[in-house]
Amino acid sequence: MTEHCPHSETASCTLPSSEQVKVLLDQAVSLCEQRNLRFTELRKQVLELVCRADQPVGAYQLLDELREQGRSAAPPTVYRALDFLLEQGLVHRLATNNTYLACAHPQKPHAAVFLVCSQCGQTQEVHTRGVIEVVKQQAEKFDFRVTHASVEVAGLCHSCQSQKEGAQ
Amino acid sequence: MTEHCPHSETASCTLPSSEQVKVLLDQAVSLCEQRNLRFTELRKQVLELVCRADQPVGAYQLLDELREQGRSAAPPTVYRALDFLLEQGLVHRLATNNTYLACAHPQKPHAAVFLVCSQCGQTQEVHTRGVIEVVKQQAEKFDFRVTHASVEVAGLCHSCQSQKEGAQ
DNA sequence: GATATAATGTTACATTATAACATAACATAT
DNA sequence: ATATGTTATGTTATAATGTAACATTATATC
Ligand SMILES: [Zn+2]
Ligand SMILES: [Zn+2]
Ligand SMILES: [Zn+2]
Ligand SMILES: [Zn+2]
Repeated sequence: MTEHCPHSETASCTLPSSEQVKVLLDQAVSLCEQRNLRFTELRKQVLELVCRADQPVGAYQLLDELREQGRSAAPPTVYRALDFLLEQGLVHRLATNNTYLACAHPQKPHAAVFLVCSQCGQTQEVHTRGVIEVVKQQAEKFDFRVTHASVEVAGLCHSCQSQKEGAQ
Repeated sequence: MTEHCPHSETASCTLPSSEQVKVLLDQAVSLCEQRNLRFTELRKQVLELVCRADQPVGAYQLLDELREQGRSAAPPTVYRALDFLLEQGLVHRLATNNTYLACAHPQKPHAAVFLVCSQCGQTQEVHTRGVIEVVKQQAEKFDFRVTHASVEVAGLCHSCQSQKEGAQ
């Protein structure tokens, strides 16, 4: 899950804290109301599952969990819900490992950078205007009009670095 | 295919030019020699196919083309060759569309940014130290040790922008 | 040549995602 | 309240991407 964070340049956006699930769901409700869209039970269930996961989850894991909740579900069930949530900016998709995670601040559209620990899987969404601005600058040099930038950084999170050092 | 380019900050690295295939293959040969690795016929065939493509290609398209060349090939055939080429930095993989393209300057390991036109598929590899350095800076703020950054930018290339404007 | 190592062949399967069409729920207007 | 169009979901089948496991072949080294 993700914690609502102050929208500062250096804040991490994905400190897990299951307290905050309800906040995100409420945000989703009002956001869909504003946009005159249906936040259906299915969509709510899927968003809640994504929020409760402490790491990005795969579509088929979500499918299993929906079924465990007694819901009749097939792949299109979950992919359609995810498509909706992606379009509304409520979740992000990580292309490098085909997983989905809740957006930490869905109120405003934003460019995001993801720090994915290759050891433990923990993933942080960070909003750093800097990276995206540099990307846009560079793209402009090539007459390239950016619509979306996927920035996914693999490496070691702090705690996994310590473990490795300890093992040496 | 990709043209060998001056290693300047603003140079595009993937101006198609099938003249340059041989250059890249020769580079691959000497590079594998230096590293005491076998640049086998299969690996050469796959690299050549990737080089000759004017856009990033999928693994199964490469598989088809290998078969058209009379080679007995199954999925592992092409994935193993691609794995080798990826490890040696001779090709890159685009996570956002599961495709592979020849590296424009395999001599030196480097961080790359890819500009992927969502209209026509044309993809440029650009080496822009700036982006990667900003990514690293940001990651450091979160005690995150970067090992690899995947930066894939979707948008419109120059020629597709003109077409859209013309259509208005 | 014998032996170990690396590469490829081959079969089967896992994982991720979508197409196509039927049904159900919802909104709006008579 | 019913009819009607629209949106969402159910359901089946299949496409697209990627890997595991083991047999065989080629290559290097002794
Ligand atoms: Zn976000
Ligand atoms: Zn970690
Ligand atoms: Zn490259
Ligand atoms: Zn284009």
